[in-house]
Amino acid sequence: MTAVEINRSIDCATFLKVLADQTRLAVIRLLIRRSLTVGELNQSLDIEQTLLSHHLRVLRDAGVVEHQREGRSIRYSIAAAVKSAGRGAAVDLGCCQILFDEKGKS
Amino acid sequence: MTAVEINRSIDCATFLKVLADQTRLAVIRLLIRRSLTVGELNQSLDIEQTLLSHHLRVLRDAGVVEHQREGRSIRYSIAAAVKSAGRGAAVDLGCCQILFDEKGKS
DNA sequence: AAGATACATGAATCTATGTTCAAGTGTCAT
DNA sequence: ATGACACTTGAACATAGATTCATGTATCTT
Repeated sequence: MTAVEINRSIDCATFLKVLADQTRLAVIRLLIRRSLTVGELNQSLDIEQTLLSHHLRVLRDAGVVEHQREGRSIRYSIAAAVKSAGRGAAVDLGCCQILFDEKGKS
Repeated sequence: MTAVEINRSIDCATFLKVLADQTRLAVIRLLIRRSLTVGELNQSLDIEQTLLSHHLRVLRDAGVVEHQREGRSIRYSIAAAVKSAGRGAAVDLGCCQILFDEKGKS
């Protein structure tokens, strides 16, 4: 019911562009810890809801996150295909893996 | 004689933006294997030399690559600070590490 | 079924980034 | 010192991306 696979039609540079944004990086860092609804994300991020929504769309289109409706809310999580096998905070984009530092700064 | 340290003043998203470009990614992948002059890079990449130069500047400013003059040529290499401790093709940006797939595709 | 809640979408704007073109700088050979 | 070679720089332009605003859709409550 939600795109579950990495979008293989986009190249690595395009993939990195998806991550190369403060808001989207923050979203990913939050979701790596646990799945969250848009409202919860919104609280943590202090940006306009509509802007967050646009960013979530970018992440969705790339296949980096999954979403599922939960009552009125929509819950987002890191896409299974992207969850890194390795320990720690990481995502596997297919073209490359990105390991984030513990206790994400900036 | 050349910037040797990662530019710590830029955040992780900005750092990723530096990598999120086809040309710059290609440069990095080439340089991970061995240092190359601009001319050598240019041959491998099939883009206008002046454009390559602009991209190299972006990589330099971020501290991702180093350069040194060698006669008429200028030789570029992955910055020491960025060379990943881990085995394989990888760069360590400080905020995160990026492991590239073997035999880099796209 | 009407209103409130929780999000998504589309168009418009603004800003950042990639690309090109026209110089400019440093090095080597003569 | 002059010209060729190997690059860099700056300005102009074009495009892509982020942000805002106004509107639309799905779910729940009553």
